[in-house]
Amino acid sequence: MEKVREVESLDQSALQGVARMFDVLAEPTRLQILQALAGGPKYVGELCDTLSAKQANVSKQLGILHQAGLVSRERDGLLVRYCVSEPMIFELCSLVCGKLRRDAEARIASMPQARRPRKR
Amino acid sequence: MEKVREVESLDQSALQGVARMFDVLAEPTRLQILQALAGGPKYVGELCDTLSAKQANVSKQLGILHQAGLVSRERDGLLVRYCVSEPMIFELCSLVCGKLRRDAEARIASMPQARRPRKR
DNA sequence: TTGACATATTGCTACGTGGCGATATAGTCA
DNA sequence: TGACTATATCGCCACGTAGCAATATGTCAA
Repeated sequence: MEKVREVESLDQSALQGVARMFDVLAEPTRLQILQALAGGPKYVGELCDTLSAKQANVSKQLGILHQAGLVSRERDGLLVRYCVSEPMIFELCSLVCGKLRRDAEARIASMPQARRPRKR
Repeated sequence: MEKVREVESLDQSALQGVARMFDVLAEPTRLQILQALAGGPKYVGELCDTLSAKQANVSKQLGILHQAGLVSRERDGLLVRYCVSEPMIFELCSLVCGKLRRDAEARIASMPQARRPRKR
């Protein structure tokens, strides 16, 4: 009930803010970056290596994550270290993963009578 | 720890699935629809009225939400009734709203010394 | 059947943005 | 100062999609 009320009461601009936040999380590259940062802070160059992505693009996506307040940056000489500043994102991903897992299991369970993979 | 591990272990295609789910939630119109459905099932026409949106667009967005497994549809004669089939989305929105609220409060708290709105 | 209605789909345009190469900026060292 | 390095930004192209008007589909009544 509580949450439902909250959702009901969101005005137009709040909705846009929420949509924007989801939009930031709706890019595989940005999710990859967050995933890489889940283990701890990393420099831009390390991220480029880990993701095998171009520096320009990694930097751009980091900028978007930073502007959204999801990561924080810290200069260290020539290098710039980024880290996740909003652990909430892991809860978000966890909820979504749970749903996708349930969907996948349901899809398997409704398969004809082909041999099904063992659970776990 | 638990969640971090989960995030770390997502492979490429799982990441795309997660990104797709966030993408579905990254549209103000679709969030409006979910918001309207939070109070209970509604017919397409009711949603058009509530959102003051064109029928074609509401129908399209409902199709996207349905394909993502977030809403379920049920025919009732000429009408089609939709309802939220994945309550998890309210948790997602709640988490995001919490973050946005904290950000907004932090922004206010760091304002020069202009008069600040009372808390609550 | 036919007509009337609610919803879904199609074809289209306009806009936002991910990724790229090239370049600018900032920091370090000599 | 100038050379060198790591990161950020710019201009661009290609692609996806929200919203629209028009049309198709499905359902009921007569």
